[in-house]
Amino acid sequence: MSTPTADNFIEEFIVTDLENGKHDGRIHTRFPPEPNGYLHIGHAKAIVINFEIGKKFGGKTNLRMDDTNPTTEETHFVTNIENDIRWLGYEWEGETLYASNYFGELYQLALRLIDKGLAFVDDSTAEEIAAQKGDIDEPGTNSPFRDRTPAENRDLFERMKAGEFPDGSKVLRAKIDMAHPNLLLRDPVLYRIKHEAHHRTGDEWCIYPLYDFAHGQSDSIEGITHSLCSLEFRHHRDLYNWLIEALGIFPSRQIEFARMNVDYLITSKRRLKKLVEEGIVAGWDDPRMGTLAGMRRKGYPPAALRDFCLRTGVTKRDNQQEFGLLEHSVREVLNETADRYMAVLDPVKLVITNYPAGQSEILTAENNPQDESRGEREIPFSRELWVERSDYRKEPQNRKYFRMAPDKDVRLKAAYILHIEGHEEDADGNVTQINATYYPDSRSGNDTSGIKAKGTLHWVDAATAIDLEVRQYDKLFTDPTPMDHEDKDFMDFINPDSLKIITAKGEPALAQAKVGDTFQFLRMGYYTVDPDATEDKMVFNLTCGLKSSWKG
RNA sequence: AGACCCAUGGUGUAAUUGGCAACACAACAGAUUUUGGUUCUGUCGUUCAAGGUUCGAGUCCUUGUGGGUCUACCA
Repeated sequence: MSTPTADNFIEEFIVTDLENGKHDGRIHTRFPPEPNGYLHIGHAKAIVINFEIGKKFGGKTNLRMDDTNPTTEETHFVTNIENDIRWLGYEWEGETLYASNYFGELYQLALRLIDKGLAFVDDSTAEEIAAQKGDIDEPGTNSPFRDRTPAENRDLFERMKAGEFPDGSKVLRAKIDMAHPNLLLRDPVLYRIKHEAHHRTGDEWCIYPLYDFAHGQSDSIEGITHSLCSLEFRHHRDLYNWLIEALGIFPSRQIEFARMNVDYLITSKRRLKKLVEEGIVAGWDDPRMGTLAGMRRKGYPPAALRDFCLRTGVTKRDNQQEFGLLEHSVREVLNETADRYMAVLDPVKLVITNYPAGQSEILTAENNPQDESRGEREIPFSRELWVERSDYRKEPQNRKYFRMAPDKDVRLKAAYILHIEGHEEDADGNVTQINATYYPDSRSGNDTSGIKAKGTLHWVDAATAIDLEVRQYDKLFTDPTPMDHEDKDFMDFINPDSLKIITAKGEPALAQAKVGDTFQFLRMGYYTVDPDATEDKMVFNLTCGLKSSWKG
């Protein structure tokens, strides 16, 4: 089998490694979230990169919870993360792994470092350590505890583990170089004391490794060949490699790529949390949120998200993806998969004056013009219908206008051609009813009328229509990059009209829809059944509108 | 300001590693269409700057400029 061709700079590294026979041609990646929050679109990118590379090069991909901070981590986040990844369409190698699985091994590695004289126990306070760090253009100063002997350090560290010291009283630090240009290498803290229960190890430990003494070591323990992370970890790589060298452990290779930013979506956990806590959104799974749970609830198909992440590429450049590309991916999938139904979002009554009262008939309509195998469905039709208010104009219009107006001919989808006569209105000039006549010989499928109607409109039979609660979601912010304003807070850009709840009229077959089903409401957009739907009340969320080339 | 990273159309990503700057999205125009959807066709427009190396530079070198990251007992 020949090596696949590289599609980006990370894959180029991998291809080179493969060609050189590194790690016997083994490729192993991992997705390492901290279980302290919900996954969002940025995580989706990292998931796609890691899993797709694993797949493409015949490798494996682990799921590892980076759970080294007991203060912030909870088990229910783990379950959530697992669900989101599976929903996105990926299955990891074996069991879910945890950095906390390795606390014992990590402790032994720390001892090894101490014995080699490369780590020391420091009694300095956090403030003192910060002061010792120096500055970007000023070298740091050595800790007064830096020269303790390995024996003394080992004793102290063992007693830290035994719980002899209170939180904050001591830390374990690597002994590197307090004048190093990379601040991370100025004797970084490796272990801290936290008398706190961990979501998995309980009270077994009172010392916990920091990221830099857990992540890379976990990579090594798992035999991860390529440890892919975002650009902000670039400076950590020097420490990552220093520790591999010092410890003599499996040399995983860290490669950094640029995070993906998407217009109108924020990925900052703190800010997402604020939106939830201040009631700006209904929860972490609100369809307006950039969380995977939110996008799922909004009706975005996982295939669309994967496609989006793939087509935005992998580079080291700061990037800002247009929201339109995300929606393009969503529409591309839904156009093929979503059945078409009719629903009238802003209904106004239309009466066919020459259609006999009390008469009705059953018409058939294709479910999906892109896919004949989706079959047809039946739609009731009678004298009184609901049509879209915005499809009617009170004054006669020119030929560039295809919809309803006095004296216009329009086609009702899957039904007849109508001749619009006029309307009735209330004292305020609001249209209360549209009157029309129909051409009995213009029925869809056997139209012998010879009449050409340019416009085809959606409609619902009034007698059999069901009410639908429709949640019309719009962008949460009025600015594509609400965080990028130095003089303003992102909260200043909250869109006050990001959700409008309306009652629409839908064709009766819609009553059978199940949570998560996504449809195209003909001419209006894609809509998905919300979990709030009940037997008595259907609830639909707007997934994404349709493109429109009409400038009306 | 020290160190590190980055710079190609409106957006994002390519360019056989020094050889005609391409693709997607967006926008615009037209054709098709029982969704003003889909599909099809066309148009639009780019190598941050200045030097240098070279027959030839988006690619290599130098110097600028612009943007990003780093000074948590978070990850």
